[in-house]
Parts: sequence; structure tokens; C-alpha cells
Amino acid sequence: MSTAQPAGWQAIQAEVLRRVHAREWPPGHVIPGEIDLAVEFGCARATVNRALQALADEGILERRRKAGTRVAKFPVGRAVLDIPVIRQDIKERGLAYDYRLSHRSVAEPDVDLAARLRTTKPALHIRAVHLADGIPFVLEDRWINLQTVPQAKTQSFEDLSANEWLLHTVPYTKIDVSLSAEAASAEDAPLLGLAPGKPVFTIERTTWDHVASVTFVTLTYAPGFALRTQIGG
Amino acid sequence: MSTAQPAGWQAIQAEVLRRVHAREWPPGHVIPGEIDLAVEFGCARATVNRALQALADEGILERRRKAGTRVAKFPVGRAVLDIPVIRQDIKERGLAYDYRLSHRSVAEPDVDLAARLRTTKPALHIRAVHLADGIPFVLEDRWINLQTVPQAKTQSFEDLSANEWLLHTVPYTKIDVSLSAEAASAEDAPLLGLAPGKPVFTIERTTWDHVASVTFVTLTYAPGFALRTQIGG
DNA sequence: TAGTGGTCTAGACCACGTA
DNA sequence: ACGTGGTCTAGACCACTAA
Repeated sequence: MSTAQPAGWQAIQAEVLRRVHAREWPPGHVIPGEIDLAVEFGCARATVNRALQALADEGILERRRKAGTRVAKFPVGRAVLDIPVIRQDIKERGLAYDYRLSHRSVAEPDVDLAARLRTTKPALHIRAVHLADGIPFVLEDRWINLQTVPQAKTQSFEDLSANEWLLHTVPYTKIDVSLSAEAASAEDAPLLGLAPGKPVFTIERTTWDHVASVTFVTLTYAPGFALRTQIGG
Repeated sequence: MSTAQPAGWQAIQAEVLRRVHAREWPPGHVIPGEIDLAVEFGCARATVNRALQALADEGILERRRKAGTRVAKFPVGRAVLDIPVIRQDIKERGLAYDYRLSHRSVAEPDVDLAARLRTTKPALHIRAVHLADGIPFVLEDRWINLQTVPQAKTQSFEDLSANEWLLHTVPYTKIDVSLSAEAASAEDAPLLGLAPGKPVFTIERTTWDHVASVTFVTLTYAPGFALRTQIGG
């Protein structure tokens, strides 16, 4: 064989997927129970369970006790986006990474930010540029909650980006992510070398440790940036 | 108890997560083997395996045979984006859904599109607007490969959007997805009720059935649209 | 209430990759 | 070579929920 043949539960997963794709089991169809499939495939029920559960996680099957397993009526595509460390991201593109701090201050959050960080106490404001081959790649505009992360006060962030320092220093349990298209602000545009109002891809993240906010960051990407991923395959 | 206590493998997952978050097991740390943990938690190794495997899937742990399981040095955030059917998406926002076909033709793909669909044969070109409460929500600009989906020729797409028709009719195995910020084109801007050049959130998808292309679609969202998701939590 | 998936167990063997 | 995770098994009991 030139192509690797999956074995075990992955082989079962592949066969079930084939039947779904081939419309042998069309959307909405209730497929045989785990025991029946185990008999058909000549394996233990647990093995069938493993395969079907994986497909259910991907949104291809819907499983309910007593009702059985059916092919999803709307096979909701579930795209998995890796949110990498910026330095790694740039390096993986084969480009030279550089980092430049452009602003550092302690300031009181405005109303909008106070709502995001759930505090009105002064927070640490960092602005920095991450460069790929010397060209601005992404702007990092970050607020760090000094109630949650007091150690940040003593960090200059001149050599080590807040992005990485936080990741290695501060625990977190949850991140809210928002992706959008924005017009480049008058403040940001020059740093990215473009005219204000131009479209820029923007990622906003709020990081939480349980119920306490850790940091809020806005990443503004240079034109041409696109997040790519795959569903299925 | 007011909060539900996880039991079984999820309880183990929660405890491991707690130790990671609390830095008892810092990034890079090699955690005890499955057998040790099974003894500690008083359960079977398979149960520990289930818990650790789930955490490895989320990118929190890295597992390698013989080398053991370690806490990821860069806990890459893995955001899961649900790509829903547009009609469902709008309804879930509590808005009234409406759909309007604005263009339908058969045309030869230009060079760029030919590369995407991997064919130079004529393809079906559909343009349509999906409205939420009567306001344009997203523009659908779609090319359907008539080699792969000849049945599309007889569909008017006046009442049923290509989005849904394809989902229920045509098998697929893989979708390439790209998210970006674009400037609204002179052609698209009026349909969204805004000036050309304004930033618009754009999703491009190419759908494949094995190696044959099915369709290529560009979704252009009205201003204010943002894709939201969560990591962890 | 009965049928289905969800999970656990104890043991076994295998595959991989580090040492 | 050997230790670790990856997987399978046969059986069992439980939890949910549709009928």
C-alpha cells in the first residue's frame, strides 16, 4: 500500500465518514446502534464508541441517549483556529522576528475598558510593534490588570514582549476572543505604514483567571494578513 | 453543593487543569505517568488516559511515548469557530431572516478562480444577499463547479439559498477557510449600504469532495460583524 | 420503563521514540 | 532495550430520555 491504512477506531471512523459522505446515511438519518456496529465491524463496543464520539465532537453526528445516533442535519463546520505566540507565528512563516516597545504607562481605564477588565483601578498600558523581516506585522495594544498581575509593574517589556511574559508568568483559565475588520485608527495607521481608515484585521482578547481579568489586548494586523484553517480533511 | 461537581474522567481533567493553572505543574514540567496518576486518583489507567488525552487535544498538554506527558511550554490557544448556516445564524440572533438572489449566470472562471476551483470549464455564478430584519447582513458571492455539481444547473436559487441547497445536496469532505479584512468593492458596497473602501469582514471558503472542488464562496459581512469565541472556560 | 449512549474497570498487547 | 502512551477487549453499571 502506498497510502497508510488507518486501523482500529480510526478505521471505523473513516468507514462511518465514508457512508455519511456517500449519502448512504443522509443528513438526519439514524445510524445503527453501537452494539450493531460493533458486531458488523467485529470489535468491542468501546471501540465503536470512541469512533462515533470523535465524529460527534466534530459536529458530524448527533448523539442522544435512547434516541440513538443520527447524522447531523446541518453539518456545522467546526474550524479550529490556533492562536499562536506572535514570535512563533512569524518564525514559522520563515521571517525574522523583531519587537519594539512604543509605549508604557500606568493609567486609569476609560469606561469601555473598565467594563472589559471589570476594574476602575489604574492598569498598565503597553503598546508595541512586532516586526517580520523588519516590516510591521502586528500592533499589540495591551492593558494589564495590576490588581491581578502586580508583578507587571516591575517589568519593562523592552526586550520581552508582554505577550510572552504573561504566557509564562500568569495563570489563566479562559480567553474571550473576537475577530473583526476595522478601519485603521489615526494612531495605528502610521505604525503599520498605511493611511488611516484602511481595513485591518483585528483580534481582541480578554484573558481571565477564573473571575478576575488578567489582560485585554487588541492585535491589529498589517494588510494582507489572513487567518487560514481547514474543516475536515 | 450549588455547583455541579464533575465526576469520573472529567474530575481528573479538572484536577490536572487546576495544578497546571496553579503552576504546581509549570509549563514544560513533566507530569507523573498514567499509572502513577491512576494510583493517586484511585481509578483505572484508561480513565486517566481519557482525561489527559482530552487536555492534549486542547493543546494544554503534550504527550509523547516514552518521553511522557508535559505541560505545553506555549499553551497555544485553540479557538473553535462554528461556521453555521447563515439563516440559522441570523435566527439565533433573534432577527428575521430574508434572502434575495441578485445574480445568476454561467461563466468561464478567470485565472484566479480557475486556480481555486482547479477547472477552466464554465461554472455557475451566484450572487445573493442575506438580510436580518430587512437589513443586509452578508453578501454571498459563489461559484459552483458544474463538473462536480451538474444538478445545480436546474436550480434557480431564488427561494432556497445556494448555501443551504449545497449543504443538503452535495457531499463534501473538506473545506478550506480564510478569514480576512478587506475593503468593500465598488460592486459590493452599495448592496451593504456603505461607501466603497470601507472595511468589511470577509470569509472565503473552498469546499472539496476528495480532490474535486465543489464550490468557492466569498462571504462579505456588514460592518459591525465580529466572530466571537472562547478558549478554555 | 426500556433502550440507548456514557463511562469505568482490569488486563493485555502494541507502537513509538528516547536513551 | 525498555518505558511510556495508544489502543483494544469483555463485561458491567449508570444516566438520560423517548415512548
